[in-house]
Amino acid sequence: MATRMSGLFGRTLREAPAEAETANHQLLLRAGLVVQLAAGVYSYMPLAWRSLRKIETIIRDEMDRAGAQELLMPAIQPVELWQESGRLDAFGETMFRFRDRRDREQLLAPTHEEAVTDLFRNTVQSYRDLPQRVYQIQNKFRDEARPRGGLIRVRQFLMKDAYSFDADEPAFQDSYDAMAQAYVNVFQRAGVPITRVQADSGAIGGKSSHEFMFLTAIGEDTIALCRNCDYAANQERAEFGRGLAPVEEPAALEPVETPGLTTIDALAHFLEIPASRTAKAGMFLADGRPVFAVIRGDLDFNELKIANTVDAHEIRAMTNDEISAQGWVAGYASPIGLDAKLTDATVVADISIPNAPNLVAGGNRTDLHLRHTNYGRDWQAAHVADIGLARDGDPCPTQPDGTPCPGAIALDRGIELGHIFRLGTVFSEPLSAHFTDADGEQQLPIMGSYGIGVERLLAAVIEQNHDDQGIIWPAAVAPYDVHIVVIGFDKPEIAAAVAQTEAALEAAGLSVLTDDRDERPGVKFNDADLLGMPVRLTLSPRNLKADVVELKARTAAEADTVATAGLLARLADILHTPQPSDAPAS
RNA sequence: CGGGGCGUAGCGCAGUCCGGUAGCGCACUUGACUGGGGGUCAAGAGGCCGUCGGUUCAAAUCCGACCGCCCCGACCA
Repeated sequence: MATRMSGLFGRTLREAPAEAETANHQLLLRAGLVVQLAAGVYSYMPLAWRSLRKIETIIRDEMDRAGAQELLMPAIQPVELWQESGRLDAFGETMFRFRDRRDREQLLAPTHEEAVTDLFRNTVQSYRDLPQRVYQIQNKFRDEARPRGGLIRVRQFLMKDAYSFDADEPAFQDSYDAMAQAYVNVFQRAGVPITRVQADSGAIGGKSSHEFMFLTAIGEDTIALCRNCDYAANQERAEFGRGLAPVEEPAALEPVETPGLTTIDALAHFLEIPASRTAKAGMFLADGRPVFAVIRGDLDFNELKIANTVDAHEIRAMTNDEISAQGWVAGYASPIGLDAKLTDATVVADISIPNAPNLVAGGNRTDLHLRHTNYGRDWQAAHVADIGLARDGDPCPTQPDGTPCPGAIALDRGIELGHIFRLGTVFSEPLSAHFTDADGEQQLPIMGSYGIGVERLLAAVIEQNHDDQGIIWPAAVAPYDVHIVVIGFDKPEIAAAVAQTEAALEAAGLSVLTDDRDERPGVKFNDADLLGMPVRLTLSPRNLKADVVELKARTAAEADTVATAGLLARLADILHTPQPSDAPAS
């Protein structure tokens, strides 16, 4: 049955509520697609739900093609399960927790690695049962510190999460590649351009990951992209070239008085040297432990990289008091002599440091620096690692295939729509999920985890596909295929023609939204533009008399008339949606 | 959690500085006119001014506490 707008639950707004800033958020509210209940908690009205179900259908189709089976796991889970994996602390406050009537601690699952691994250990015993790929589309719960951006960061949301279990690395790679291809297909079919980037794997653990980013100025993630090659990474983990170090013989250490010069800029200016000839010190607390980090003066620290280097969850810069408590001097801290000061700090040097000779570093005394410090001769770090923050213009690290690239990094903003992880055995091991291999030995399955934010994808569809008038739904995810604007619905012959047209369209498999309201034509046309179905048909006495219907694709500038007889063919032409890709299923 | 902003009718806002019992536009209801890009006229309905407490003869307005929402940051599988 066609939906009649006179009875549609939900309505359009002429003005967007003040809390909406981005185009997609404003349109979601103005079109009456979503209604907010609390911070980061939304209802999806009938139009939005139809679109979300279409997105889900695409996802299911591609998941099935990638060899995954749909199931549904519990949202309520006992805390014990998460103690078993050791992830309770990693999620911390983000987890919604409660006690049941028997005083058992429960939680609302933010993700399902634990649950699926538990399922696996209860279900699979033999390598003959591998590989396994499963997925679900399910509400996730995360008590985000700051929900924001409409549907972009919410506290209850639909997620498609998939998990793979494989007997060995090559088999895992097949699963990973199948999922990656499925993701490319999903986003392409939904009408959202995506960029696949290397990502940090965060609290979920695991060895490596890729994010599927929708590049947009309103994105909350920063992406480093090479202007020349295909290199793309989240700034959190983006690598970059440090350039060629000058070739110099190490010179003798030389104190230099530097009164009041506590910044690299001031120091470099005073000494008339480039910032790259200085060493920048950074003092951090990583899971409460002191870390002394050193990087070339012209570069910035990437705190996440530092945390990963010292295997910490949380990291922050020390306060001046904390620095003093370590016996260091803020602004003049030096990596030299840290051992002698009996510090328990972990010293980490950026990869820019060992090759850079004769750097000016702090003297660990107010108003004193040291010239000609040399790594190896004057000091050593526990870790030499990439702890630099990729910035606009930095040299591209290398092309994905390993060949050198002369390009430079550009920074862009993006929204993470999907994330795929290599988990390895980080869940199968603590949860004791085993299978028996062909030799009768117990083995741990190699796992993968694959997520898509369903409403986030909806928001991205709208952000990507709209104009000043409203949404421009891609046919594949539009709530309805056709929006019929009726002029003169009170006239019996018009009402009859409408019913006839609706029936004909639906017989052809099209979904129809009919604006039968007693509104002025202008109101209806504006609402049709706002709601943004791919095709608008106008039925009016004028057109009926001429035995035509007026047809306007949402993307077209002007409407034109079509003989009634040729209508279905024309619609099929416009609504032809991208078919499931021809890529192999795995 | 730090910084900032905002809570007055379904939506957008004024009124708050300077206390006197609430208003505008859109939307909604009824009627008439109108009828192809958000119409006109007329008559209506709708508000515990976020909550609680205080000051005062009197509080949307002043004071205090709390709650909620938005933005920036921290955080973010």
